[in-house]
This record gives sequence, structure tokens and C-alpha cells, in this order.
Amino acid sequence: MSYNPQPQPHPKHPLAEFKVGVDNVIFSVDTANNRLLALLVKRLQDPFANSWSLPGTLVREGESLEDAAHRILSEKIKVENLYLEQLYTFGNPGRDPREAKESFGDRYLSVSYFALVRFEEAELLFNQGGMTAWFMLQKIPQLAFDHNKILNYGYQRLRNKLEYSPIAFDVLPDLFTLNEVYQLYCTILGENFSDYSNFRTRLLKLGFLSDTGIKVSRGAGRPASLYRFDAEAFAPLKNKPLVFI
Amino acid sequence: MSYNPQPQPHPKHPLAEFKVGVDNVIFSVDTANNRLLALLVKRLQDPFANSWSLPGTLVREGESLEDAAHRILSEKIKVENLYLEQLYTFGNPGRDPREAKESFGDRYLSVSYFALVRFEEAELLFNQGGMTAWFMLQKIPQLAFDHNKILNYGYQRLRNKLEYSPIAFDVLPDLFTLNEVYQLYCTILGENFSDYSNFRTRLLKLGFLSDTGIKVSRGAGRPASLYRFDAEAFAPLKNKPLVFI
DNA sequence: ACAAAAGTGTTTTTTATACACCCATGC
DNA sequence: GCATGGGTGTATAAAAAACACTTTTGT
Repeated sequence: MSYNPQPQPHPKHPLAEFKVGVDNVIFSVDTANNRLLALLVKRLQDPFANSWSLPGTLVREGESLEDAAHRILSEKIKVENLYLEQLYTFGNPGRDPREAKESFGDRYLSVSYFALVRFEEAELLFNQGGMTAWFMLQKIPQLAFDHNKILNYGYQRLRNKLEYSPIAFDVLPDLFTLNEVYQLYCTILGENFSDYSNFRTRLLKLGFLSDTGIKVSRGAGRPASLYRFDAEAFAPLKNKPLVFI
Repeated sequence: MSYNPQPQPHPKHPLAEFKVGVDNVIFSVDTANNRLLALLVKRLQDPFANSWSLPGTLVREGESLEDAAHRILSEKIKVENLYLEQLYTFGNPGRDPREAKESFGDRYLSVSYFALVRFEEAELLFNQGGMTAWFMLQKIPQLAFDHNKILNYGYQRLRNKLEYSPIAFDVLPDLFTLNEVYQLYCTILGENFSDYSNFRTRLLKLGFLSDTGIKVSRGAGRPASLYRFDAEAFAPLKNKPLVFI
């Protein structure tokens, strides 16, 4: 930041003091049940005691914002494979009731992060009796603070990301069928986002999915080929506009 | 933010204290000379005294982040028409030399904003002898703090925004020729981003530019029609994926 | 044999790209 | 007249969208 040309704040305009927190919007897709889920935690203290909220934390000394996001995530769930990026920073005055309205107390800034995690391996951790649970996106309750707004913002980002970046493959198993990819897309973007056979053709033409030749049977029907995400083949496509829709 | 399940920070992990600043990446296009410009200010105090930097400020009591971004912008230039949005939040420990390394002093968080302003009406303000100047993007010097990184991030955002949202029309005059739009795109995205006649056809097919019928001559050649951005016709296209490239 | 799931191909429509060409003005 | 920039049209290629069809399995 540059603080010139005024090194000292004007007495009539004192600087705000901030507490900085990180809030995570953590999504996961339960492919078995075609459900898009968000992780929420139940608050134990005021304000908003007993309300559900996004998992969040305050940033510690020497800790980067992204480290804090990873820390809060790993306190709530145990997961190996995930995608995480910064979402947006919410810092309007009055967004936290602990800000004393008349006395201009500390402001509460929230740097939000967006994550997509692999559902099958995600293990919920119940620390100190705090409740942690997956919620279907259609059944999100009233959340603490401005967390409904943050979550909606994250949901938008999720849909956008899915269309032009390969985050799906961060969260699929190492070997997957093309139908599993399609189901994942359907669950997040809604049915009818695209015809399966066209989706399939488009995806394969991009050239970074390699057929292992291994076949798997899911009950009746022809066995499907297992594919693998080929990071090397994808590398040259990085930063190029992709379309998966 | 949710601060459960630990209401008090662990003594071995004290919370960081933050100063929160806003830094603006302000772009403008000098259409007369086909130049893409960024606004920089010269720092007067340490750290980085006499270095160029992004225009920034600390957030005041009762002031929203976006208000702070608008304030710093209006302290440096006088401009009516602009587009502004939040860019990214940079908060790594050690990004500001004023953070005492051993003693874990205050952290300096920077919430960056991205702006595009109308060049013709932008009037530079020289307050308290502080220097403010436009720099061609190819000639950006070494900046204070991590501001080169922030500026590059803003430049990426600018190019992306231009392709799928109508920010160009926030910054063009009320009445403009299609060639002026094309020039603006060329200056930001580089020559050869698209054939002019195809660009033109695509743009008109979107249906939110209305021909006023007024003709204007720029020296030799056939006079061009002046167009106007029709906000009403654009409204239904909001939130829909547009392609201008 | 038949249903179910996987995978291929075909047809139609739309969009992108690269141009060629006509139009209106200043000099 | 002709250079200059504005504007239209066309021909080709590529991509998106819809959907019919074949293949391979379980029962």
C-alpha cells in the first residue's frame, strides 16, 4: 500500500482497526446421490450462537491467508484432494455485530476462500463437540453474518470455474469413467446443461484424458473405460480458454 | 466469520494484528495515441520513498472497502465515468517491510481494486506535491511493495473483462463510432485480436448498440455513424455469457 | 431375448474466419 | 480521380446441438 501523501491520518478521519478472518465456502459432490453439498459448522458462541455458518478462523501471526484457509479446512475435514482459491473479500462496516456501532470498534474483515473437495475421501472431524455437516445446496439454512451472501458468491464461482477450468479432475478419483465426469457436471450445473454424447466428444477432443483401457462394470450395461487426467497433455492448454459446457 | 470452536486463540498461536489498505490498479486508454496506461503515484515516505507505486490508502472508520477505493481514486484524478471492481486480496506475511520480522508486528493487508476510467475526461490532481502520472503498460518501472504483481494481476483481469463484459462502454464517450470501440479493444488486447469487420458484425448482432444516424467525419474517408450503448437492450443479457473477441 | 449403459456416427444449424468488394468523403 | 476510412457481403471452415444408431454387458 502507499500511504502518501498523508503519513498521519486526519484527526477527523481516524483509521479503522481490523480483525481479519478467513471464511471458506467448501463444496463437494456426492456422486452416488447426485447431490451438491456445502460444508457448514454450527457456532457455539455469540454472536449467532447455534446458527450455522461457514467454517472460518482468524489469521495467526506469520500465517498467510491461504495457509489459514487450509488450516480451517483441515480442522473440519480430512481430505487429500481438493481445489482451493481465493473468492472475495467482504469488509463492509457493520457486517459483524461485534463492531460497536457508535464507538467505532474493531472492524471484521472476511477474506473468503472457495474450495472443492473429493467427497468419497472427505472425513468430517468433530472437534470440541462443534458440529460440522454437509448441506445440500437447496437446503442451506439462514447462516450467521453475511455468510449466505458469501456462499452464493462461491456457488457462482463454482459454476464458472467448472466451465472453463479443469477443477473437476482435482476432485474425481485418479481413474474415472466419462459418465462420472458427466454426472459431476450435471450435479453442479443442473441437468440438460449438455447432451452426454456431445459433452463426451468435446471433452475427449481436448486431448488431456487418456484411456487406460481398463473396463469397469456398474451393474447392467456395457462396461465403461477408465480414463486418467494427463497433466502433461494439459499443461500447454493452461491459460488458454477452454470450454467444457 | 466463525471463530468457534476456539473462542480464545491458543497462546502458542497468537492472532495477527492487521492494518488494512486498499490499492487501486487504474487503467485508461489514450485512444488518440493507442496507448494503454496505468496510473502510478510517487511515494514520499519510507518504505520505498521515491519509488512509484499503485495509488492506495488505509481504510477509515465507517468506510467500506469500495468507498476507500473510490476515495483514493478521486484524490488522484477527477473522473466521472469509470468501472470499478474488487481485484484480489494480498496478505502474505512479509509483503510490507514495516512488518517487524522478529517481533511479529502488525501485518499489512492489501485489498486491491481494479478500475478502468475514461481518459479524455480524467484530470490528474497533484495534492501536497505528490506526483501522479500515467505510465504506458510496457514501461512500468519497478514498483514499491508487491505492486508489480498486483498490477499484472489487474492487467489479466482487464483483458478477461473486456472479452465477456461491456466495460468498454463505461469508458467510451456517450456517442462513439464502431471504429473507436475497435481501437479500444486493439489497444488493450493487441492488434490482430480480430478482424474489424467480423468484430463489428458480432458486436452489432448482440443488439445493445443503437445507431443514432448521426454521422461524423474524422478527416478523409466516409463519415462514420455514431452509436450509443442501450442499457435497456443490454439488461436481459446481463449474467449471460457474452463474447466480444 | 431384452433392458441398460457405453460409445459412435450423422445431420442440421450456428458461429468463426478470412477475405473481397462497395460506399462516401477530403483533397 | 483516387486515397482513405466506413460499411456490407460471401465463401469456407469449424463448432455446437440434436438425435439416431451400434456395441457390450447383466439378467
